[in-house]
Amino acid sequence: MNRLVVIAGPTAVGKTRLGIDIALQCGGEIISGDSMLVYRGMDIGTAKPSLAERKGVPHHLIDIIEPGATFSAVDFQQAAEKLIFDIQTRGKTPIIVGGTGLYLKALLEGYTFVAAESNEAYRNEMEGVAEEKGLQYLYDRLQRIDPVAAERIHPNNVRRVIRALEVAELGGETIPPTQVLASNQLLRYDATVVGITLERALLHQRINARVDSMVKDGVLAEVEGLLRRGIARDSQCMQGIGYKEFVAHLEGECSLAEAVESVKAHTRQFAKRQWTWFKKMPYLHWLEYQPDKGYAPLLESFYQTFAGKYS
RNA sequence: GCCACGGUAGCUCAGUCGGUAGAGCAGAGGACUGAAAAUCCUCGUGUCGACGGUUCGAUUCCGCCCUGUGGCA
Repeated sequence: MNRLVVIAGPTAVGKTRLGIDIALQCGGEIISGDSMLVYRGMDIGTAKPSLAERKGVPHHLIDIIEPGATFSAVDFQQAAEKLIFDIQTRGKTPIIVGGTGLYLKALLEGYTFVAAESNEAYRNEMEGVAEEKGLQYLYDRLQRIDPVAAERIHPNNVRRVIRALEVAELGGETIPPTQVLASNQLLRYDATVVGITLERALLHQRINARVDSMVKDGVLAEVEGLLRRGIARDSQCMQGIGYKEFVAHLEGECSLAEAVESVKAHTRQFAKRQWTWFKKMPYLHWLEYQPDKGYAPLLESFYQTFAGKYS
């Protein structure tokens, strides 16, 4: 049987460590399921595992594009599918470690995306239109051209209104309703999907500590370097938490302390959003990490879940 | 010591020409099919600094006190 392991969970719970330990024990390779680790040169702010931390375990989908480039759920899905096949063919176990809910669902549930590709020029143009004529204007336009999509999208949600328009006006398609698309089932792979979780207050402590050490480790210099290289402030990678806030500070819009606080708050909110994605995966087995009991029980309960699946 | 301006939701503040108050942020929950660490939705009762006075009624006016900031001494 072709094994596939997936480790999900909110940011800063310890996914990286578990993934590497499992890889070492079963001869696995890690595939990152994280939208920000793909960027080269964005290491500190993304808490990218260092080479030392990786302990020789091969990692994929990390450092694959330059900052400023774009990457999407579809890119992830295609790349990950190919990697899973390659790794399994070599007789090893692919281990997906990541916190990007859409990426994981798209891969595991085999999302079929519409053909219409993203078109940056179109998006920029529509953003301009939205600013000039208001969101309602774009929404009205969507209601005329694709009323079904309009019904599911909130008028204030510019991003999705524009994507729906892009699909309709450029691709001549419509995005099928979620009820039709979402199976919430492991249609594509027979995987062991595990989600690490942690008492909220403890996760918040870990987040705060992580952000503080990012500052000590020099995120500021990292962000400054990206800006100096001419990476635009509004580019996709600069929207990452730990980047946009420090850019604001470097541009003199807030103090360092304020930027740090806001990175912490945004990371907390992000963790909450991640939880809501994972709660919707019925096939996911939660592993509760209790720091006072140490790390070993976590590994232990993973193997129980894993054995239950494959024995 | 004097003068000025403040003291209102966890934080920053708005407001009530007297009828017990509302935004942003934070927090909680949720959505999500080619930007997803993005984007968006829902949820706001708090001795309106304390004590007195005027008033049918004060957070709002008056007095006094406490306290913060700035200025003058």
